[in-house]
Amino acid sequence: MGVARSRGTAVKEEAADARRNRREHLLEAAVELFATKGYAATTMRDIADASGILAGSIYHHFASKEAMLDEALRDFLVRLYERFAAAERAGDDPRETLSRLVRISFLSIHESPHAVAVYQNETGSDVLRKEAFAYVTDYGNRIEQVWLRVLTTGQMSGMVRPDFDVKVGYLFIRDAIWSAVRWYRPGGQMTPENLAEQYLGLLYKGLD
Amino acid sequence: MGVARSRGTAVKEEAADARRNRREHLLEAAVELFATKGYAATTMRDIADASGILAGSIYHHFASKEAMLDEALRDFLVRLYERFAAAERAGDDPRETLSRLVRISFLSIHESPHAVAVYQNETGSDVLRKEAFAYVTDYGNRIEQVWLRVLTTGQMSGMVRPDFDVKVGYLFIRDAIWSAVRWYRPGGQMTPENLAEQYLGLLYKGLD
Amino acid sequence: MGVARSRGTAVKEEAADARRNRREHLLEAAVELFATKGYAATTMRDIADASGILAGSIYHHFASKEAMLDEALRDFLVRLYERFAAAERAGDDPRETLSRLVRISFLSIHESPHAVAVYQNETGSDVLRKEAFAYVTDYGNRIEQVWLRVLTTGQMSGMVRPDFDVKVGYLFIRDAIWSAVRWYRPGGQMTPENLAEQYLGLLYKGLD
Amino acid sequence: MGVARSRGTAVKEEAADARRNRREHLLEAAVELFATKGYAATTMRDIADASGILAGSIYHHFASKEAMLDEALRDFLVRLYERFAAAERAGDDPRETLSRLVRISFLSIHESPHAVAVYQNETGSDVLRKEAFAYVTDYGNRIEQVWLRVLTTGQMSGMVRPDFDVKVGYLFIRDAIWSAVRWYRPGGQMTPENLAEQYLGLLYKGLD
DNA sequence: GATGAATGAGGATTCATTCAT
DNA sequence: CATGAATGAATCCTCATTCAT
Repeated sequence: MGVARSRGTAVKEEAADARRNRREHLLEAAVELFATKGYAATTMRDIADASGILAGSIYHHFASKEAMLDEALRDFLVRLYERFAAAERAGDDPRETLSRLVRISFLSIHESPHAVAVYQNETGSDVLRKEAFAYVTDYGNRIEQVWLRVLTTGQMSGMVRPDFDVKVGYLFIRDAIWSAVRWYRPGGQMTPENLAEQYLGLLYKGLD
Repeated sequence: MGVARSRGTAVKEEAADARRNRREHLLEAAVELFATKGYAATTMRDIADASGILAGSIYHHFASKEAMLDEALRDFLVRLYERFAAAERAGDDPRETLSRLVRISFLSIHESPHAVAVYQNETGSDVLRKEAFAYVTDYGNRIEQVWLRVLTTGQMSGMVRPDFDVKVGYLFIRDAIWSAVRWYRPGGQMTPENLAEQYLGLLYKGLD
Repeated sequence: MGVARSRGTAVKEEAADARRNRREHLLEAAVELFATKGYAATTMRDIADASGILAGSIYHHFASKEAMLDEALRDFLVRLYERFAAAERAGDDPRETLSRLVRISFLSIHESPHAVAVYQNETGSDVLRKEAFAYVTDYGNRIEQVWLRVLTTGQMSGMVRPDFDVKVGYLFIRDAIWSAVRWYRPGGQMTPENLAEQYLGLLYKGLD
Repeated sequence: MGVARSRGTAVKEEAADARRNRREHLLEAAVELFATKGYAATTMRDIADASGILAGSIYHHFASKEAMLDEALRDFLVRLYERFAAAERAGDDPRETLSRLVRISFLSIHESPHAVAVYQNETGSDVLRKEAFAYVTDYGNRIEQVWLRVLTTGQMSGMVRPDFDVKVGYLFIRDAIWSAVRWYRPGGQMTPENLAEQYLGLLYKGLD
């Protein structure tokens, strides 16, 4: 600061930036394609074409197609879990916590629609059954535990009616929320906050 | 019973059965694999292995991999739409009709889990975008119209609260129901009727 | 003769006729397809479809696809060679003999256009290079010898100008004649006799 | 000569050459095989074997087997038609023009025997009936028109006898010339000029 | 004699990946 | 770092042929 950086350093940083950008661009292109066409149906050439380089050159930035999937999923899941854990730690009453989980979920869809779609669509596919992707199921389970704890606590404290089946109810809730990635379009009229309010309305008040 | 069939007749019927069975078995194996691994990721060899014949032999029964997908989806969609149309024609009050749609849906998941999963997972995939599969979108739209009509009528007749957003609400409902195919296991403790009641409870009463 | 044949015999003969007919029909269908689509591109199913039976059933009449080709080519070549040999034996003056060869050729095209086309098109193909088809080249050579003898004799007797290159000239003549199979349509306005006259005119008088 | 090129330049040019050569070599190998065995009977493996690479690698240079056929035929037909059109434009007397057409034809056989053979043999085959190859028939027709115009003009100007049937005569001439590709061997004793003279002799003077 | 199911050997094409330049 | 050529395994599909019924 205040001191002029040598030209060499600037050049090097620009280069580093370019490299980082290329990498990021590649990963974004890949995830978007994975989300749109499916992981297996996306070819390295698809990714390369979308990024203006040749397929072989991708291997200078990523070890394999799998590595791209891994990086995208891991980033997304880690971030999501951290937000869920923070919401739970905040320790408000269960109803408030539940609302937060819903809002976090729709916000994640808004921020990372492609990663969410890939996670949704590839669950159960051949790739994710590989040992290297065990962490995906792992994070999925941890996130599920948060939901179940909140719902159970809510039921014990009387905020949720006793005849509500927590385990099955959770699945209905989870699926309704995450499936929104299939039709929600960031930048459209709906904000993620709107969506969350709509869904919470359905959840608390029902249809009538 | 009591009347002995001639041996020749019995043999012929067995042969006809075997033929029918082989075809059906092949189709069932295919759809299950399509549902589990995805259509594109399923190879003719996978299907053949699951049926104890060689991959090339499948082509005696089906013209192509696509033809197998077509037959499975068409059967499923036609049956589903007919049930929906019948429910709507029955003309009960909207709330009762809505309940029927929910019950029909869970029953369909129970009866044809694999077809439902394929329909869910492949929507938007390359295969279904082909002209030959235009009817899939078509039936999808017709089914969507039934839901929207019932919800709208319900809202006009005061059975659904006025601040319920029909279009978005429909999507939440649809996704929650059909996504159950991912975790519902026919033959487990849950019956499709149970499931429908659980979901209708959530829908009408909300959480509390 | 004069004695009524028993019913059983008549039935047997009808059956024998049916069998012969089926065989002949199959062979005709096969040769037409070989001529039109090429031997390799013609499938047993093509032949079966054209004959109203199933592909597997052909093997009750012919040992293999190759056997069908063999029978068709052999019949044709034997007949053609016999006619050529007879024309040469007739021993007229070379010019008359040459005219006969030309007429025989166009007549053969008229009678067996498909066999001619197959012979033309498959010469040099993989099938005909097999040992089993050595006789094809053989007959081809014998037929060539007839042409060359007639032309040489004609040149020695002064009926053909001395600067005519017999070997090359023969090839031009042969090709012009047999290639007519590609555009000549039996049953059209042109008779094989017309064609022969047209070509002989070109051959003896030239263009002017 | 005398000016040393830098090593780098030389290396680059060699590389460019290698690339061009590989593609050209592949196409040449392909066309030769198409001519010899027939398009359908030629496998990508045949082509690859003849070029010392694996079958899959061909797809780096050509989009498909069909694309190879297309490139070879198009190049040949365009060049041939241009030469014919130029000969006609030259506007000499019909006899001279006719002689030129004959010489151009034998020269084309000499230069591109394989392309000529493919054009001859595949006319009427399944591949060439595809929409993508409509231009082949197109060029064929244009070339035919040139021949017919020249012959008709020649007949009107009295250089061709009045009883010569132009339409049929053209077919005899065309077939005699182009069929030569089956037996003419470039590099043998016969030059294309010889061949043209021989054929023109037969055409103008006849046999005697 | 015909049927229809099955075989097994290809054939064109695709694609993740490697590597010399 | 990027290129582009090459690999080799895998995929869908075709087809001559066999054989039990």
